[in-house]
Amino acid sequence: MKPETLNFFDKVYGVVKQIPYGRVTSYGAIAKYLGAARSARMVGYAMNNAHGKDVPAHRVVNRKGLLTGKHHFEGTNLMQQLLENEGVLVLENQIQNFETVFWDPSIALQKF
DNA sequence: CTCTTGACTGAGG
DNA sequence: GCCTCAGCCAAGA
Repeated sequence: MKPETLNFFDKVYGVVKQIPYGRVTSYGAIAKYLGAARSARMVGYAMNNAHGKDVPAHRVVNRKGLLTGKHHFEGTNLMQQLLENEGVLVLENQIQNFETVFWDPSIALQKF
């Protein structure tokens, strides 16, 4: 597997797919892990194209733990439903105990 | 080619 | 902590 051959989007998907159950991460954390810390927006942009794929986009939020992308899911609270189903408490689009459920790919995948 | 948009982030007040 | 501004960069018109 040569990451260089993968598109930026594909790289994002690869990381997001590895987010453990009941955990979440931020766009910036993913971007930084991919060596594109300045391209956090591209991560979100990639998520926009992640529909129809095995990508748990609901586990990716912004640095504040806010569900900024919930409007891209079906309905108005699907993203929150999915997270709460995994044991992640969400209130007013804001993930509670964010620091506790936060999952940093640059740490968990440091050997990847 | 240029311009706009955006599921973002960090710095400054 | 909040709000605002600027930088970021890929994709589409």
